[in-house]
Amino acid sequence: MYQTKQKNSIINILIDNKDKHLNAEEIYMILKNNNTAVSLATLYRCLDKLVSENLVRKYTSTHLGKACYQYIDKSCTLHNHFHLVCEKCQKLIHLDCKMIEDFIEHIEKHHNFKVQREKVVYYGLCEDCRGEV
Amino acid sequence: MYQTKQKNSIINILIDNKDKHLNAEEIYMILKNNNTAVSLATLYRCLDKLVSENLVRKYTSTHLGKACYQYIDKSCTLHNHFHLVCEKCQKLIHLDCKMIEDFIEHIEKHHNFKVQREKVVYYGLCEDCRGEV
DNA sequence: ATGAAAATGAGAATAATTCTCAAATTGGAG
DNA sequence: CTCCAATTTGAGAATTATTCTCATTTTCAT
Repeated sequence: MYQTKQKNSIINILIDNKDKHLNAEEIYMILKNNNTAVSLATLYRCLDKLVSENLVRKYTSTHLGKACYQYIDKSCTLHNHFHLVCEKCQKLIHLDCKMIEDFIEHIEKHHNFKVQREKVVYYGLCEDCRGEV
Repeated sequence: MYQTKQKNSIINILIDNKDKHLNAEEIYMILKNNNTAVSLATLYRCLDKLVSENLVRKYTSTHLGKACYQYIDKSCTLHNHFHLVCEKCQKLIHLDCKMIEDFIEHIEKHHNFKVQREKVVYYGLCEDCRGEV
């Protein structure tokens, strides 16, 4: 509610890293290196608030021990924009695909379940890691 | 590797609760009430092993603080079987739907990403909770 | 029956996150 | 600008799920 420099710093970092999944520790270190250090308590409090305001998305998976956060810019809120996460290299892949939206609409219509689109994440192996193993 | 009564008890509980997502604490309490108590260390160790043997699936989500476990019976490993989880009542819904498999195949073919099908879970609101709010 | 390998239990350790509370900051009202 | 109530912050303690340690027990092939 009140403007504070801590909050602004946190948001700015998330905006600068729109394409990445940053965890709390990484954000904490970036802030520190920027000479805009913020306490962990404040960082978590602020992230929670941003998430509840729908400005930031929070990810957790079985594999990642810690939660990751990402600024939601307009392109990410489009109906046909979703995410893939590589379980090997942890890369985040943005995917624009009309089929997904069709499919989600199918679940909603025919299986009577309202899907939270922002939480749709597919885990697996990306192009690069697929071959290696 | 070795058969033990602890392992058997744990598996049996998971099988008895195929339709549910149980977390470690719940399993622990059921074991206790069955007079087949197992230490938490053993419980977690055993669950991990079952997961790595692909007999049990582990779920984590942003909303659930703790991991949940579920026995994978054959019907769950079919290619067109997936899960929905209601964020309000935490209900687990099994979904057989050909469209999902088509869609996943599309991601694999056209977006070059190997999807881990067992990890596909859609979060949202179920039929019952949808109206309420 | 024996013994090496594996599993167990108790409790300590870890790690991410949340809580507590006193002190500092914010921004609207006067 | 000044004052003040409401909000936010920071430091460190607390919490919580899970993992680790290690001495003891169990398993099962021989």
